[in-house]
Amino acid sequence: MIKITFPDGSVREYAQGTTGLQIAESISPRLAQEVLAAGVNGKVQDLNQPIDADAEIRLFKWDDDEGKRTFWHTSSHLLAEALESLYPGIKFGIGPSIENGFYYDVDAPVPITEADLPRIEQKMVELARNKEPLVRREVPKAEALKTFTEKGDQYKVELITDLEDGTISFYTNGAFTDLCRGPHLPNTGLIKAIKLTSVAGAYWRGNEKNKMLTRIYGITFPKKSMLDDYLAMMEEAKKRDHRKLGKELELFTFSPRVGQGLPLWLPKGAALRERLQRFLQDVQKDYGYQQVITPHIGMKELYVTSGHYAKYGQDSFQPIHTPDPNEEFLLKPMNCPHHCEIYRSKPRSYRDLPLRFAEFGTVYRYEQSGELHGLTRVRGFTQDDAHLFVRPDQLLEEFEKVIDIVLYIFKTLKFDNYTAQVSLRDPNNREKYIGSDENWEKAESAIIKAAEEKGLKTVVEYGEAAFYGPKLDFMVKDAIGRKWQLGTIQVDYNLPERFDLTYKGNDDKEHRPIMIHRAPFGSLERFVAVLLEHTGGKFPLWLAPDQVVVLPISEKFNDYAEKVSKFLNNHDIRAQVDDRNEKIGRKIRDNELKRIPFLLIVGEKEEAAGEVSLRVQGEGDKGSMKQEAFADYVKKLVQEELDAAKAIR
RNA sequence: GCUGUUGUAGCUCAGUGGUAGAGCACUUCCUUGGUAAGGAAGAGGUCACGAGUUCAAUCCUCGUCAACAGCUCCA
Repeated sequence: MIKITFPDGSVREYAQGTTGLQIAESISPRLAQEVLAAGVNGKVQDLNQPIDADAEIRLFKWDDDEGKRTFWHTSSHLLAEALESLYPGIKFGIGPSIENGFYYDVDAPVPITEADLPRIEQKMVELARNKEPLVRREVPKAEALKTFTEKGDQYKVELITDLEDGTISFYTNGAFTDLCRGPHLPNTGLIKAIKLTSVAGAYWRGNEKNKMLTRIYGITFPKKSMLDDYLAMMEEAKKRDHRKLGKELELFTFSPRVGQGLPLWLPKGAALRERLQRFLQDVQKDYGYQQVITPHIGMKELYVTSGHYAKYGQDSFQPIHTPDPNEEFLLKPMNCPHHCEIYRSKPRSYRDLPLRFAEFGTVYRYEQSGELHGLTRVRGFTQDDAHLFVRPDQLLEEFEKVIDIVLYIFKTLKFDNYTAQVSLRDPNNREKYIGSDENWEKAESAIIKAAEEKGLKTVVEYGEAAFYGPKLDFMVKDAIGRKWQLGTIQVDYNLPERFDLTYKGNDDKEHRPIMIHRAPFGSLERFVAVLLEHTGGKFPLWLAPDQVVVLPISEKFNDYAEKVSKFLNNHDIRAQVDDRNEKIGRKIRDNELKRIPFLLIVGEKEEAAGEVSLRVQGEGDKGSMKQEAFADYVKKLVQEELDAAKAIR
């Protein structure tokens, strides 16, 4: 007998060689139906793999990530089985589970397109109905190599070559056998709903020098209704795409004549952006920041000094030449070198620090054309940048105050679903970075300590640091689950050295300040994009481009509507009149679709009483009130929105 | 940047080897209407751009540009 310990601490005895599935059966038939994989001493394994010694066990269901991953991994094998039966001679790369579903990379004898997906899907459904068991077999390396060499599948042969002998296992479902570590579902019959979503090209092993394979994406569920919900959610997400909303709400546009990745802000978008800027500027003023302004270009030497030129010069924008052949400028790809020169503009004392220079600085970066994406990835964008020059004894406090600003912004705009990521160097590739190990270690520990003291839940990512220093990045997800970096805070010991920045200490000696780079929004472009997807275009009242539209019932009341609108504008409320020759139902519909927070309907009754009839976006008719009362109501709401996060400050 | 898909009116999209259509938006007229689309008429396109094949190209071929998806990348 062996002792099995459950997550709640209880212990039961089972015969040696009992499987996870048998344990589930011993608890309840329902659990046995729902369980997908077993966690044995922290390792996920097949349900029908025997357990030979005392162990801690967890049983994973669909709601557990481990359960989903197992489910989708097995689904990728089911896809492969279907592909092999439909396309004899097809070769397989890898087929993992991903965040939402799975894919398989294949080298097909004939091109596979989206049009082929229904047929493949159909085959998968057929095969799943057979409830084929997934059979695990451990094989010696030599045999594994032989199997796939004979099959002519060079990708698998390449994978096996890199594996250690003694660790290789095969899984078989139906007629299909794959090299695989597992774990897998006991049988394919658990897969009830299947949707192949797309095909795309992907390089073998992610290297663009390798052959492009066809990647087939899909997602599966244990219940048909779950697939329907998922597809409905994806539809919903598409409606929130910031590129679509930006067009509909007339916020921004692009023109090929201006150039790829260079957004043009339309009046409503520009107004929105300005309001965001003013909001942040006000916060920063409270925190002792000083606004500075620097030019859009700088001498090449500036970037040679900063180290950016050596690192990015070739891939960056081409130099700008002037009539003087000895002059060479670059469009500025970041603001830090300019701010370093501001620091250098006069001698600094320890009493002057910390210095906090802020600038909405527009920068230009030559992103590869395939990387451009709406407003989230562009070639010209404006950072809400600031550089803090601090003494070592001020570093932690200043860093934490920056975290406060970021959290204040997130709270005010209701971004509750962010991840704080500590971005460190890639330990295997240190040449990518500049500066001494000592400085890096100091910077890293400062970030980790500040994040801890602020109680942030963080994840650590190696290889994500900037080349001059580690970062604390704030990531949020967009409508379709893509992750974007918004705010970033970086500790930098290196640029102060390169620019030879100093301050006079109280010991009458020169000391080196430490730089903090920070951008709570990241960039205004990306921030607006994420805000759009986050809100679905329903901006908080204080940000909405138009807060109120007054709708006269007929042209007879246009004058009264105009009066109301003027009154509101005099009270700093952004109001307009919809005086089109349309019926009231039509005006309501159009302005609702434009996501106007408040509609005021005015006709005979309202004019006579000096009132307005209020309609709240998405909520309908709210009855009538005096215009003064409405103005007070709006002002109060705006103030509440802005005060919501004050506690953090 | 790579691979694939796409590009027709301001927007969303049909369509054809013989130089084009719908709905919405726009203009004008009728209507003056009470809480999510009132009616009629009209105007609007070098069918992304360039070259080739053809008697003839928006349609076929090639190239360029751009958008989209994925990969790779992101100071």
